[in-house]
Amino acid sequence: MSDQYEDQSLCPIVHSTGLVGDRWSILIVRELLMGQGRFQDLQAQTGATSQMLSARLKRLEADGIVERQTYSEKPLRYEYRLTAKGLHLMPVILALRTWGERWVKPEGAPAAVRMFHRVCGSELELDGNCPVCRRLAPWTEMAGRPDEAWLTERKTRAETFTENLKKAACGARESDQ
Amino acid sequence: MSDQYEDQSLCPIVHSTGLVGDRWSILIVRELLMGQGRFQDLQAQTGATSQMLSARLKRLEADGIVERQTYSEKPLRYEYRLTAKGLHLMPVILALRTWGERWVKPEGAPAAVRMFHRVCGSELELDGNCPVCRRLAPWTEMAGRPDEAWLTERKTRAETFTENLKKAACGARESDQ
DNA sequence: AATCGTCAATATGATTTTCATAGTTACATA
DNA sequence: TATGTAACTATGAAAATCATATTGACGATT
Repeated sequence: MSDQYEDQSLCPIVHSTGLVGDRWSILIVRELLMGQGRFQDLQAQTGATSQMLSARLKRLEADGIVERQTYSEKPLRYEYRLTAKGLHLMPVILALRTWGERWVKPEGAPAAVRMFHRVCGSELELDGNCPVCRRLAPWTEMAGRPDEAWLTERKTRAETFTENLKKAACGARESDQ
Repeated sequence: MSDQYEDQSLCPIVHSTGLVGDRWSILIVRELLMGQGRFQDLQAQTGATSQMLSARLKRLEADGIVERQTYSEKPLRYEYRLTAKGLHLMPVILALRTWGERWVKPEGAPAAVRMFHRVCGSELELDGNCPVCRRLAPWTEMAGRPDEAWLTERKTRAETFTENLKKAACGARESDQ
């Protein structure tokens, strides 16, 4: 599919998938929505290689979906954040969540995140329906609370990742000699 | 990312993107939701090569998202349809539509599809809100009406595709001699 | 009874993308 | 001085995708 074709099509799906139509971009957006914006966190939680992550972040930045911000001047360190355009991908992530929980995840597994209706405090159904307000809650009124099991999974993944980094560094030093 | 990792993660996004986390799969689902189920239509409207399309359809079928049905015994011909699991990807497509229309498509371009609220007949806002019922319409209550301009685009694409097929066939015959 | 057209694919070899693994830079800390 | 940390970049191998051509079963046309 040529760029021309993509730019000129009236189909919004063509345009959307042109920017976020791949696994890594979506997982990066998920992670940024979770509040994790540092390179290593993104790498650990998405499972992308550093060069894949670097390439995707550059593209997402060029497309105005994320922005890079300095969080430390010395040493110079950056983190990534969603722009307004990126934040508005939340409904896409939520739709993938709903489908994944219902149609893909093994039965009986707990939901990774429980969603609540901020205006009334009650827990939302998987499709976003509020049983108290008796209507679909807009995503701007939702608040998520991650399940303990999922937090544990994430913590484990982060630890495993840094351990592997250390091992690799050790190996490098040994072979230096 | 290993299969093990994917199967065992609690994150529904990981599971979803494992099945439909690529451009072609999403465009195929879009096309099937439009009611186009034949191989050549899918190829023409998505722009995928025939072998890419073939590979993706096989995977989508293996994952229970589409099913292949015979629509002609002789000559033997097949078409593809969404299963219930596949139909429930509609909210994902709708979310990509909303985002694409608002954040990606050039300003002023008409929406490819206008959405209506089946229970009251009024046109929905881009985010799915019904101005008459004053609530978000669930996707099961929505009906889409493609814009003329988009239908034209699609028709043109289909014609161009079959023309190219004919040209290729001519070339083959000439070189046969 | 040849030839042509249709549809759902396959085959092939080149090109591009992604991967695993390792290394770099610039600073902080022990 | 050695060690650690964060955000990358480099390289060559492996895998995915591409453009292009071709197949096989049948029906319709000349």
